[in-house]
Amino acid sequence: MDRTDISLIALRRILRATELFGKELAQAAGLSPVQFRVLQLIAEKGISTPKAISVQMGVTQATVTALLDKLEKQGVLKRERSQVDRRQMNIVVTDKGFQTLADAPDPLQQRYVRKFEALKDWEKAQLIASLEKVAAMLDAHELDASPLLDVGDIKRHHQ
Amino acid sequence: MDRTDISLIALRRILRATELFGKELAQAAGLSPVQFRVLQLIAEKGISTPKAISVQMGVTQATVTALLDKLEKQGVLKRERSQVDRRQMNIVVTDKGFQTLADAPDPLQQRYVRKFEALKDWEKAQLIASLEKVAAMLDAHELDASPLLDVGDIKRHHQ
DNA sequence: CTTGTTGCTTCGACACTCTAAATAACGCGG
DNA sequence: CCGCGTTATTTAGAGTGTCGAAGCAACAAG
Repeated sequence: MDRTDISLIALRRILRATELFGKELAQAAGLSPVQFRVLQLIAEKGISTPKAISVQMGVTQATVTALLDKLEKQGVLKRERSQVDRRQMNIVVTDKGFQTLADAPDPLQQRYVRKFEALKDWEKAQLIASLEKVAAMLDAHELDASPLLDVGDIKRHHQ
Repeated sequence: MDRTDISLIALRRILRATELFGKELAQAAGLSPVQFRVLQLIAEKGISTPKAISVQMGVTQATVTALLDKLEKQGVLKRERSQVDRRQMNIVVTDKGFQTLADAPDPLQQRYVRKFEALKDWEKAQLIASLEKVAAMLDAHELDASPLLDVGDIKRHHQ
């Protein structure tokens, strides 16, 4: 087996782990995996719009509308008509929404963060260089991704 | 922004790119993303069972049954009762199934493979080391993942 | 104002997912 | 061999996610 295959296997392990843990995490928060990701997205940005969410997630606006309906019904976010462009809706996370995120521990990310921070400086540097190289190899569009804040950060930022 | 965040952003870019491309790829094959992944999984293993698939994908067996029903109806795989344990069904990909996979180019993986193979030897080694380190940091279960075969490999293996 | 565009929602149709229950086969102790 | 607990799969019914097409409101350019 050549090294290309080996690297692909490692990549797949990463994808698989994140996907499986994502399901558990959402269950813990009492949301579906997709709903949870929407909530996370908005919390990270602080504020967002249906259009922006649909682009980031690669789904249609109709889908986003349906998801927002459910999340709003659960009281974790609310819609506010934009004042600068009244076609737009500003989506903001409610206190309950932030609480939901804060109460949902992310064992995967915590594991990762803990282990990452335990690395030596040169190991961290090398890992970052490699990850960014892979990201550049995969991601043709050079999209801007916000950091994955941990729930502590989200809460602090909100307060 | 500290280096932990930076590494998480890179990781997210990787996840995002693979997810979005996965949708395109499935569309090109005339299947839903989930159906395509099931077909890929079975093709890689050569043969599988509903139980094994459900574990690998992290869904219930009932879900797998529904997916297999649709894929079988489309003629890309077929079920055969196992002779050694007649409770089990062996799932095998048909010629049409292999053709479907072969006809669906994976631009993301091709991109990655091309770029990976263009790297210098020491860069490849470093990338593999980093990816495996990250995989180990995320993946608590040390699962065995098969290589992502490219469609050429699948065809060759099948013939 | 008229026209074209953009942001969002509504509607109807599928696809994915789960839980609970049913069926069938295995394997073990007696 | 019999019965019983376990395992593999399927069925049935309900909720969620997804899309395309159509509709509405607001912007923007002339």
